[in-house]
Amino acid sequence: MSQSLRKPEIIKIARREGRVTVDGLVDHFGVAPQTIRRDLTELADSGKLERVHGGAVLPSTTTNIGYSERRELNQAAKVDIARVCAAQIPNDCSVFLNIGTTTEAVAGELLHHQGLLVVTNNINIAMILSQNPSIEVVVTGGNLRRSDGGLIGDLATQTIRQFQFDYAVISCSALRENGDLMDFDIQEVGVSKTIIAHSEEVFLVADGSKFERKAPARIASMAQVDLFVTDLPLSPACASFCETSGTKVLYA
Amino acid sequence: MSQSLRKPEIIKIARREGRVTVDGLVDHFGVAPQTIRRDLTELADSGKLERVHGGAVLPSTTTNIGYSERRELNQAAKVDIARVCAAQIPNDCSVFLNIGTTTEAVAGELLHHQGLLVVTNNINIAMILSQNPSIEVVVTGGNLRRSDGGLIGDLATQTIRQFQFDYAVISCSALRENGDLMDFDIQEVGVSKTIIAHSEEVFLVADGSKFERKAPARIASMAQVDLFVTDLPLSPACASFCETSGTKVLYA
DNA sequence: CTAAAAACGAGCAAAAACGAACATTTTTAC
DNA sequence: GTAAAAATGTTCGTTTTTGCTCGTTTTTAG
Repeated sequence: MSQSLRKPEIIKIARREGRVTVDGLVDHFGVAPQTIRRDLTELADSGKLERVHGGAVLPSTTTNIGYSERRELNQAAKVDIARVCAAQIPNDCSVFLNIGTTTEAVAGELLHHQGLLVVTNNINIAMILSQNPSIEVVVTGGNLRRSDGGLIGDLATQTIRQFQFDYAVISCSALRENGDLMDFDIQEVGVSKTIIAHSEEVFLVADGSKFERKAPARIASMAQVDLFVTDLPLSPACASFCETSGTKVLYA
Repeated sequence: MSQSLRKPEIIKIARREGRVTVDGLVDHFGVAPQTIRRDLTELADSGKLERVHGGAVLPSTTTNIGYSERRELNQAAKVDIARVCAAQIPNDCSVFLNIGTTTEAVAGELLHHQGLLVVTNNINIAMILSQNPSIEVVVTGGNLRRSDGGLIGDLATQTIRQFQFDYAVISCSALRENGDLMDFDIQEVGVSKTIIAHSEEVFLVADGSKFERKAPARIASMAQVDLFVTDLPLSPACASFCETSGTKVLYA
């Protein structure tokens, strides 16, 4: 059997069994192990399978690999920030939580709150909060961004416009010295702007590393933020900007 | 973490049984306890499982016990139905998938399609489909129903009204002999009605057990369904109703 | 509470699997 | 038919995985 006939069958077997072994395929096709290895390597390169020692498996959980790695990044700091932020939010109020790993950490800390109405455009946050039956969870519509489970686009802003929140917890991709909140995705910027416009109190959560990063799209100015929770001390320039604009700063 | 052929299967067993033991896995795979321990330790490190003395359990965050049990119910039939249904949907079109375990199975089968725009009010479906980068996933807004990850209420219908779908795949809680589709939740009924009104072709997926159940709210009549995919033969009364109303019936 | 039993993790050597390079066979083009 | 190209098989040094020993920690029984 030639290669062109082997590969589809390998995939078929993998789909049925969930996995394939080099030995098993050697028996099945009657060819040398090296040949099977070549097949598997090529199938893995083209994304059809995932290579493992001894064989290959279906690429199942690989979806948000980049994301889950990023989530690990600075996780301790994020949880500390989240705890401080959650402590500023009372029971029995309405809260918006937007996209971001730090915001997700806030969701985790909010699990012990009671009587919240939480609206979110982050599918992971919806999953997290569904554990607490005393929290009503509303999900905005939107296009699903696979990289991080965010819902963005016009549908998201449409939904948000129908609410007025007591609190909004937002994050951003980068922070500039002059107090501008920046983001990578222009579609997300529209969502964030709408959130700010429809919230009484705006909380920004961002760890210190955000000051070292650059992003192209401007969401808002720190002046529109009521509370900024972070982990590392602000630069003098940024601290004085917050002072002037009346933005309260808390350190985790 | 280094991959292994065993790990996906360990997770599968853990999902099914709720827990795994070192001894049980040693028997299952025919390897040394030390090897299983290594696997479990690594799975625990990456958050897939939670290590306990003597084995491992599912992490507390991924419980949803009642739901996942119900999902197992009649699973084989659901997958068969899903496969037949998915085969009727071409590539490069727009599809709506609504709440339901059978509908979720359809989502799994649609993973191999290309160029779809899928809109759903089921958060689990959004998660499933995010694995295929060639499918654009749009989530409707709505109140999150924790029991099954469904998004319901006015926000959901609002979103749906903005689309016109090539195909809609819907399910229901119960089916009556006279061809009425019934549901438990009145809020979901509104969503389902809107879906039907905004779709060119309506596919109903429901296993035979739905005929034995009762539900209070009427969604629609079988006459509004273009294709009904099920597993068991219909009663003569129902079959003749489908005949008269022009509803095509396929058996898995 | 104490002691025995079971389970655990670290380190190490053996075994299995791996990939690269090259020889050989099969297919394809002319 | 031949020659080039592609696929396959073989060899061998390297990497990864696995099983074993042993001292430590956790659970269980009394």
